[in-house]
Amino acid sequence: MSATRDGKTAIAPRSRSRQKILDAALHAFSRRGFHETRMDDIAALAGVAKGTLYYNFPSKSDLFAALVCEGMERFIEVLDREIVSDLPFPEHFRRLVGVHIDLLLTWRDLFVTAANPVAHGFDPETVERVEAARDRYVEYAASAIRTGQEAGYLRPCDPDLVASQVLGLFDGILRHQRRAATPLSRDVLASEFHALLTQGLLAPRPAKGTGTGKGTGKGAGTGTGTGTGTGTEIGMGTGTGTVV
Amino acid sequence: MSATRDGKTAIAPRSRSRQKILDAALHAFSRRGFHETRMDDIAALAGVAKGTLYYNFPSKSDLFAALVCEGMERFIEVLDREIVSDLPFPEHFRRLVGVHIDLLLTWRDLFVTAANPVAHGFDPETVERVEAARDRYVEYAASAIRTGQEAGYLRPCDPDLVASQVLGLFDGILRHQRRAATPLSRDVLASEFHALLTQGLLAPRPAKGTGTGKGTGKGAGTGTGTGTGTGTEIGMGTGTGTVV
Amino acid sequence: MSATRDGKTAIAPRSRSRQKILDAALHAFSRRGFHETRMDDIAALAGVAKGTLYYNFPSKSDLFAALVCEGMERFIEVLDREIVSDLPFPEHFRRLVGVHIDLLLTWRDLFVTAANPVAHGFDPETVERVEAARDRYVEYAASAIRTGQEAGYLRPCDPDLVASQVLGLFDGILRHQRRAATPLSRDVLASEFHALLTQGLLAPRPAKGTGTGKGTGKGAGTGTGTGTGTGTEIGMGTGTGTVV
Amino acid sequence: MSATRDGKTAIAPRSRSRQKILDAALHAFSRRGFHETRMDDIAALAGVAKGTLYYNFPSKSDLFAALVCEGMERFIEVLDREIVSDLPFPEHFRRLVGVHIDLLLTWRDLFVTAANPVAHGFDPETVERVEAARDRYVEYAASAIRTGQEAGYLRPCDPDLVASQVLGLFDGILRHQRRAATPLSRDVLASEFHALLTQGLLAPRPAKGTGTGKGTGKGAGTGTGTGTGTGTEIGMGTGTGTVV
DNA sequence: GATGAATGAGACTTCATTCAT
DNA sequence: AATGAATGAAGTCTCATTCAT
Repeated sequence: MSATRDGKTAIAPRSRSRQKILDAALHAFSRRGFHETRMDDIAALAGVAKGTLYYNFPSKSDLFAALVCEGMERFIEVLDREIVSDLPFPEHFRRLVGVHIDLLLTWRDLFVTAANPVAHGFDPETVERVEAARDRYVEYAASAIRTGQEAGYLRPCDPDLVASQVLGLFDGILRHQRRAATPLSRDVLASEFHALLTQGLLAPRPAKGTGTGKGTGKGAGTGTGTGTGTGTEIGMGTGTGTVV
Repeated sequence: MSATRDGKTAIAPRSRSRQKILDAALHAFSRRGFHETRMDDIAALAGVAKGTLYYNFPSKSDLFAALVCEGMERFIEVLDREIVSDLPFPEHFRRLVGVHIDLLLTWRDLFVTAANPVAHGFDPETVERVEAARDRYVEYAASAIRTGQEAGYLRPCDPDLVASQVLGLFDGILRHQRRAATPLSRDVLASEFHALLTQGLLAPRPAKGTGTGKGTGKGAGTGTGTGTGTGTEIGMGTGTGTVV
Repeated sequence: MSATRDGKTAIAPRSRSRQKILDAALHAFSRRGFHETRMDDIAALAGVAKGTLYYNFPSKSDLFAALVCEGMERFIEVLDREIVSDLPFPEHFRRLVGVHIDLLLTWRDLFVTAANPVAHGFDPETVERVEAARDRYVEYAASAIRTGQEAGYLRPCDPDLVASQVLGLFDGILRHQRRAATPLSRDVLASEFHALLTQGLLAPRPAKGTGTGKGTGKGAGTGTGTGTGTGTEIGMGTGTGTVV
Repeated sequence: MSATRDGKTAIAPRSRSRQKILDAALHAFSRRGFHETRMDDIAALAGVAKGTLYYNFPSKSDLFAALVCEGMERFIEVLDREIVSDLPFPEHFRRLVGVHIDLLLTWRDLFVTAANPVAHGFDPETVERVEAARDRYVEYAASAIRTGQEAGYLRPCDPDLVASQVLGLFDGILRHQRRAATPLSRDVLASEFHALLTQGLLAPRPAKGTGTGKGTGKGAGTGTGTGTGTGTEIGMGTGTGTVV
């Protein structure tokens, strides 16, 4: 950010090292985890001496936390940019899901890295910083859910819980890609994710119908009508139309 | 294995220690994570000498892996027992969700402990063993999903992906309980979880219709059936606007 | 040693275990050395429980020392038996060499095991016991050398040094057998050993003489006798040129 | 590697530590053996922190192996320098023996340390490295023996076996010095060693002589004439009267 | 006479961090 | 701004030894 004699804002050499280190750290942490990654590994990967790590970051934990926080920052920035649209809600929602999958696949290292910090054996301060970064997303998502609810697009639910669950879904998706014999394509992931969020898992009601009388029965009869009866019949306890 | 005077087979002394250690280890690992937990801590907690740990388990990693594997084993056993019912599907599914939430809360330590082994920085072998334990659940769940699909209760989807996602949802739920100012009750968790799996997130189409005066039932009927084609026809952009 | 009802001296069961342990220990120690051999290894090899080792020997060091001492005891007993002969000295000496090679090959494990105890990192007491066992052989050999000198068969030399050197030669021979691509046969070993002890390494002086026409005999005769003064007058630099 | 103002290449600081460690390790290992020597001891003796040991050597075994290998390297270098002479063979041989004794006494720690690695209980890899170092000497010596044979100075024998035996003789000599009530002087050791290698152990033929006429008889008569009869009568087969 | 689960002192080793250059 | 040799606290693991059975 320092001004040079030619008037341009030069990327400070410090920043060079700093960025090289962050990149190397992300790569290393996401592959081997925090504890299995050595400062030597990161230094070697970044092509700098070990001392340079400490010149740029006060400690390994700080490097990790900085990585996650800055990463999440940028993640949300991109999300903010991508999210703007004046499509009608259904298209908008579908697009939103697609953007998430794209970002998820792009930043998978970050998500892998930031997942489940409690269990990593960090010092409490670092745990808190990393959790706070995840919280940023959760809050961001919860807020979007609230907006969607207010606009009548989303059904009533606990926005914070659902946002946490969505984060969990991300982990689940990445896990599947990691473990599956044949990872799924971006498009399949997006459509599966979309389907889960819009319909849940149940099949539309079979033709022979458990339904009452006409209305609903008919809708289901055509093999569709996702929205309609679903919640009603199998709802958690009350089994009435007011699902949540 | 020695017979006691009352004719029962005595629990070998070894088993005593072994179980005490596993209990202590679960407690310790789930609270402080693998790396922050010292073998001394576990020994002290189990009330045995440090050497006894190594008499029963070859290494810290092995203890951890044994813990997760045996835990998952028992988790699935319980699941197997609880899952049997001759309720009609909707009730059965509801019960299943409830059983999962109960088990999840009961075994939360195990889930926290086993989540995301890569990120914990285990050695590759241990990562594999822990992942394999999680795979057991994924396979179990995927198989259940397939059965549900064949019976026509569940819509078409990629069972393995969905099973992984469900595992992610568990993590998300536990995370919420950990982070939220006010953790939710078991019943609320269960009903939220159930709702998500059965309805997704969208609000049922508002009564006032999406435009045509003809009413919900019909609207759904003509709604081109999200459920039906999910796995096949839907590219991210191909879906029709009316779906959501 | 306990008398049984049939009047025979039964080999006490204790001795059974004891001997099995000693055999196993010799095998193990000679192959892996003292420190790399675990009490578990010995117990497994002997087919007894670990506690049985301690029932028979107070400690690992004691087991080792007992092994070496009893082994050397028996070695010398055999030597004593084999050594008696009324052959003329040259044949006797040749036979002696052969017997040594045979015993060496038979008891190689013992020699490997007992070699160089200082460097093994024993407690001083054990070092002393093992060294004392080797000393037994050195003294035995030195005494034989003295007898040979008194009888005029062996040249003057420091019997103790030479006996130590002979022990070293044993080590050297075993080392060669261990390392060489093609170990030598017992007979070649014996004849090489014999040649070294009787002739040293030098080639017989070539027939064409050392120069003077007067003949070899005289040259040797005037040669101031290496043999004679060896132990006494010879500083390294004082020897006259003609000796070798 | 940095150039200093006087134009010499400065000794890298690393080398300083490294050499200090090697010196300390030689001292410690040779006195207490490998297993009884603690890394702490070496660090303290070298005046560096324990971590510095591991900064310079990957493990205790490696430090040991490096010590032996580099030591043997230097040993042979010195031998190479010292060995050059244009003396006639007899003097040359005598000098060679003397140089060996000197080096042996100078480097006794190294020899004690490297002796019989099997018996020390090293891991197989380290055993191999140490044995390989000893092999270096054996090969060196065997090659010298071959040259001596080709030049007609040394009698036929198996050069590799003899070289191994010579190494064994070194061990024997050092052992004697360690155990004897009164260690022998350097000169006595040298002359005894020389005598063994040139004459073997047998006394020159007694006066009543197998000898021919005057010459030899006379020589032997004066208590000298080493060479004469020795080989003939007891030689393994080939020996002629003129031993050397 | 024999067992083997349990012990615990102490070893080797790791690796984040420092600091003189 | 960068380096890399040096550090040392702290952890995992080993293994001879014990003792109740």
